[in-house]
Amino acid sequence: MPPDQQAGSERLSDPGASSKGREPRGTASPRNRLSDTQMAIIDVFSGAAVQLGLPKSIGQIYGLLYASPEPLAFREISALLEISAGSASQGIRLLRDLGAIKPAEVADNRSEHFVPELSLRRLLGGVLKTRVQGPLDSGAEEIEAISARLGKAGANEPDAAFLKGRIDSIKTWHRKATLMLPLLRTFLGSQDT
Amino acid sequence: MPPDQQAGSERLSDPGASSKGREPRGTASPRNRLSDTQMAIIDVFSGAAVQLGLPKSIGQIYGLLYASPEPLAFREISALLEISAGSASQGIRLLRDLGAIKPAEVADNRSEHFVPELSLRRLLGGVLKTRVQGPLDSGAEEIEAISARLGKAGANEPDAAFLKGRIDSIKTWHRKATLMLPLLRTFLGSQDT
DNA sequence: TTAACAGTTCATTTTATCTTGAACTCAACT
DNA sequence: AGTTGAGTTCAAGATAAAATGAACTGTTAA
Repeated sequence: MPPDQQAGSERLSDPGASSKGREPRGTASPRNRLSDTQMAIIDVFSGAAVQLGLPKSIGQIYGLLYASPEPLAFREISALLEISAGSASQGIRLLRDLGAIKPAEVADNRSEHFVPELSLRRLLGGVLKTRVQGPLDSGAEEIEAISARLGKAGANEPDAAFLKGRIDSIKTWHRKATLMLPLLRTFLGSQDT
Repeated sequence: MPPDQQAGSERLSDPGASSKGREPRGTASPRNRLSDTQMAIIDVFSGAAVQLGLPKSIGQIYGLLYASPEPLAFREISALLEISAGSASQGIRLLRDLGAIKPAEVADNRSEHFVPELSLRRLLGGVLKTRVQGPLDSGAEEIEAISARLGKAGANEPDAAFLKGRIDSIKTWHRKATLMLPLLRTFLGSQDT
């Protein structure tokens, strides 16, 4: 085992250090260094993303925008978080697709700037749709297929009756879960914020 | 292609094959081969587990028990799924901790047998607690810490006011999410099945 | 006491997933 | 046309997560 290897906990920070770095070239970005509070917030979102099964960088990007007083551009995101352009590009796209961030109007028309979606409903809505609704539906199809197959080829299935019962039970679950999602959205949407 | 993708397609099956193996030594196991329907059901749960961010083997084990007319023992689980004893052991423990499976009484008192938890509420309850409630609470602590730090050291934080607002917003989210969980459980619990 | 079994633990290996880096496209300037 | 900057794509490298395998801890029964 290589003695040199900083596993896991690689939080974003780097509070001290850096007497070397690339100094501001006066690129007119909002700021070129994150404050402690900002970094802490980013870490929170980063952790949340991982919990949701999303890549860490997704959380970082959202967190950065969330902790930023003004819209940020692709370039700034990549620079502030110190992630590659590739990651930034993919992350931003995913977040847009999820509806978690959106483009904002700014003076600089050369590059697109982004702001975070602040409504909890819309924020979670996207995640719920892709990570819950989708799988739920595709799962339902599989179940339906099994059910059908079990229905006709009843011959060579030893415990056909038992299995039919179980399949039905799954269908009930699915029904419940499906009903639950809209309910959830409603609840999340109450007094938006 | 969008966020979602087809988990490692390595489905469980293996319909033909295996002409080698250790033949039954008359160990009195319920059966030593899975039917197509059973394998299909196992695959469904396996996929669901992955979606929930749990190891695939977890889903397989639960699925197997779900598709089995009688309680199964450690040994049988490992054999039927063709997973190592280590995986089986860890998987079973995790499922027990989640409250998704439970020991059952059987004649054979040498080994413990298991049956699945069939109540959707109890089933999802465990998952929600560890995968949602837990992270939610620990996240709340982090936020609280940030909030406190921001409160006093207000001096060197450029956008203190703005960040305070954002932090408050997160707190609101957290409150909502916390309220939502019991609601969810209630809903899932209606007319148990 | 020993043999045989039931189950656990954990270092390794394997597999799946993220991130990077470098090549590329597309516009807008010059 | 030529250059510069914005952003995308994707193979390859780096990481993280899960499965394996083998050694280990009981426990029961001969």
